[in-house]
Amino acid sequence: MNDTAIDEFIQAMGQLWHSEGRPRIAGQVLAYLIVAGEPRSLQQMCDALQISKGSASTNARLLEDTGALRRVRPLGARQDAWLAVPNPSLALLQTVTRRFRTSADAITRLAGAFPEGMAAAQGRVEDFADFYRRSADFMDEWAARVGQDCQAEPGESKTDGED
Amino acid sequence: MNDTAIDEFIQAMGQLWHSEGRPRIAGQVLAYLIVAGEPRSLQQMCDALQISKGSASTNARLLEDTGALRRVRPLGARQDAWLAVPNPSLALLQTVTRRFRTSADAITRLAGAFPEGMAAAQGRVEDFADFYRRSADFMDEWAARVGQDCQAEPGESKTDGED
DNA sequence: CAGTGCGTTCATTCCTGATTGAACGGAATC
DNA sequence: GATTCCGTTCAATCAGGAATGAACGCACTG
Repeated sequence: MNDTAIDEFIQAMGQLWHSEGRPRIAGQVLAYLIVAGEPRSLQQMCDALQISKGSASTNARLLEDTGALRRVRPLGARQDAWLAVPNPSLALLQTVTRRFRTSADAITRLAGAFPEGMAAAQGRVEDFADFYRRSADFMDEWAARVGQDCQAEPGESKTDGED
Repeated sequence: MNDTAIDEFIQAMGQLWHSEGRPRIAGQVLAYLIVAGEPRSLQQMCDALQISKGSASTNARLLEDTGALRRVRPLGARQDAWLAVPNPSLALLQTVTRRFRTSADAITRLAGAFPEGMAAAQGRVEDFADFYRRSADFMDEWAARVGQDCQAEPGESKTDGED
C-alpha cells in the first residue's frame, strides 16, 4: 500500500486481469510472485497483498491451472510454497490459445446445425470460427518458438529476497 | 428464443463475450449481424434480441469502436443501419493486440521505476512486459497476412434475409 | 413552428461473480 | 491420541458493471 513502484505494478496487474474478466487477486498474486522470484507461502501472500486466506488459496490454484504458477514443498515440508514459472506470460498466452480453439470448435459445431437455406450465413459463421482456429494455430507456433528461446537462455538465477 | 441453432449461436457469442469480460449483449449483436449479413436497424436488433434501445445503441457503438461493425445510412436516410464488417474477427484480434501493447508499455514503465537493488525483479518484470509486446508484434503480422487474404478472396456476396 | 421519429445519455436497478471468513479435514508433531 | 498448523471448501456478503427505460436533443416533415 506504500505506492512504491512495485506496489503499483502489483495493482496494475490486478486491474489488467480484472479488465480481462479474471479475478483481480489472481493478477496481484502473479505479480507478487514474479517480483519475488522465489517461492512464497500462502501466508506471505495474504500479508503482502492483504487478502484472505481463501482468496489466496483459490487464486493461486487458478494460476496453477493455467500453468503460470508452480507449487513446491521445499525441503522438509511444513507448508506449500508458490513460485512463478520462468516464463509466466507464455502460459497465459497458451491459455488464450486454448480458449480461442474451444470457442472456434463450439461455433463451428453450432454453424453445422444451421437450417437449410442459410448457407451464406452458415459460411460467414464458419469463417468467423475458422479465424479463431487459425489464430490459435498461429499462436501455438509462436509459443513454441518462444518456448525454445526460453530454454536457450536460462535467464538469471540471482534472487533478491525482498518484502 | 426458439433455440434454433442460430439462436444458440447468438447466445453462445453472448456467453463468450461475457466470459472475456465484455458485455454479453455486444456479443449477441455481433452474432446477429454476422448471421444477417445485411444491415439491420437498432429496432430490428431490439426486437430480435429482446434488449432495450439503450443497450442496442451503446453496444453497437462499442463494436463500431473496435471495428467489428460499420454504421451506414442506406439511401434516403430515415434510420441508421448496422452491418458486420467482412472479417469481424480480424478487428477483434486487433483489439486484443492493442490491449497487449498497452499493457506491455504500462508494465515496462512501472518496471523502470523499481528501486535500486531490485535489478533481478526488474528484469523479470521487463521480460514479462516484453513478451506481451513481442506477442503483439507477432499478432500484427498475422493480422496483416489475414487482411491480405481477405482482399484476395472477396467472400460470398449472396444474402439471405432471415430473422 | 408544432409534431414525429430516431439515436443518445444517464440515473437507477439488477445481477453475477469476486471476496471473505468461519468451519472443516488431514497431516505432522509432541 | 490430543494438539497445532495448513490448505480447502462453502455459504454469505459485497462490489462493480451491465442492462434498463425514461428523458433529452436533434433533424426532418407537414
